[in-house]
Amino acid sequence: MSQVRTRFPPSPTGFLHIGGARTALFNYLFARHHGGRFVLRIEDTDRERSTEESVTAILDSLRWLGLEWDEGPFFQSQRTDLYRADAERLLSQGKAYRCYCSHEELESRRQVALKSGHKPMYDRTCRNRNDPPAGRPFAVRFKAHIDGETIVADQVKGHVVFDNRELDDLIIMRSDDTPTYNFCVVVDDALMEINHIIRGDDHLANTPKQIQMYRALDYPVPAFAHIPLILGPDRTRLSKRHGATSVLAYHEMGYLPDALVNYLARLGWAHGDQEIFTRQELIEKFSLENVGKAAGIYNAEKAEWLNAHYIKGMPAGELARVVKPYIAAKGYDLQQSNEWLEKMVKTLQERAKTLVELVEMAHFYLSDNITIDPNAAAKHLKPESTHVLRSVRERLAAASNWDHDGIKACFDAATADLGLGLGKVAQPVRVAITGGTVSPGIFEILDVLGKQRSLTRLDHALATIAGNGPASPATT
RNA sequence: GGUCCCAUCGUCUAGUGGUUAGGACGCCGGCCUCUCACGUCGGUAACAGGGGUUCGAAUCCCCUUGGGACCA
Repeated sequence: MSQVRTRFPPSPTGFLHIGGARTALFNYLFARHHGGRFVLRIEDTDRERSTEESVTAILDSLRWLGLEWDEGPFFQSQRTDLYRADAERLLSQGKAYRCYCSHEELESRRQVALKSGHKPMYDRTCRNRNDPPAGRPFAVRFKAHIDGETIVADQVKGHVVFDNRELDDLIIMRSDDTPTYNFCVVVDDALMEINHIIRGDDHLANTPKQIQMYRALDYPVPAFAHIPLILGPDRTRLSKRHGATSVLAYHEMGYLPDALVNYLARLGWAHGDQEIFTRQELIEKFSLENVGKAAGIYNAEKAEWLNAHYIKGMPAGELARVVKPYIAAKGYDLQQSNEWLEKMVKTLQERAKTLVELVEMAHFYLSDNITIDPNAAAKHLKPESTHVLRSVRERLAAASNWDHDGIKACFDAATADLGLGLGKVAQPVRVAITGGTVSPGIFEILDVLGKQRSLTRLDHALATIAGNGPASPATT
């Protein structure tokens, strides 16, 4: 059997969205699984709507997701000669014909057909005409079969039968000599020797026409697999209306590519009960047989859960590295050492669902400009808290070992002394240190923050309680 | 409107004639606990409806309903 070749053909009229990414992923996985090639082709024939920025955004998205292509990107706009040549070939073999009907004529006939309750198909006026009007512009139409049926042997949907009477003689070259979409795909896929076409099922209805063109052009017909679309929560095709749908938006929101890939793979495909897949497992286990037939709805909570899962499982050093740009994006100074960042990230990684959230939670580490939440202060920084904070402060100031255990020892001594549970002592300290009631473990945060900054914040809180206000950030 | 596709918990899904219909997210509750998370244990919740076929249908067939896509 010849080598498997798949392709992903986005049109650069916008960013790569979730649905496109999943189509790309399935093509990529299928090719890799079979040791084949994955081809990237940019369908930029629509010069009006295609932009350079979109091309860049799409390539960036694909790279970010780790969906490396083996060939391309090829650009349709550079291949018009190929389409013309094949159109010419069909014409010369009598498999296509020149159509001289004008837009106006077509439109009025369509209206008539519609009114009389007929289908608005082309009436084939020019199909057999032997009096070609000289000097009139013409389009080239494909001569489709008039009767019989065309069967799409789809690897996901099964055998889908189309009555050829439903199929139109569609235009393959417009009167301005530009090729049409359905013709370009066929010529490109054939010439690029794509033998497995995996695409959204919005293309299923065009497939019989394409199959007829393959045959007319004497090209081998590839295998087709039409995967169901991804829908928004309102069950319509996913679009901008449904919030973040661009791949790059997920990047910005702090998603990990592995998480998104894992989520997308499981949307419409399953391997028993397994939910978590490494990339290698995906490649090993992916098969079209296990792709579902029903459209799926994008579930943001689950994607987020997976993201959290991958954040938790990531080596702290690597996490520190990938989170850096997000820290910078928030405007924090990034002068701390990688070791310190790693230590910091370690305390946050099982709490954050996204990298952006992680940075938000890291505020009290990254900045000394913390504001004490009034509610937290009212509850935990009361005059009665003073002796608690003092007791802890004294011991911390005297601590010789500033690490988790050394800090814990200080708290142990303080709680014993005060006759209080750790909870009663930790909360005031937490509020003093972080400004809020929620944070990683108290010993860890003090450890990461360091002795100097910790004591300063305790003094600051003490001063606030005493009524001296938070005006002067004391320097210890 | 025509053609085509689809239908298991709210969502993603397992299931391919015989299961107490399983897992995951979410949600609810217990445990863990210095807060919050994490983790862990348990709970909530589905075969769209109606006909067949069969000893037996979530599973096969038909119809209805609902959703989606394409063409205009």
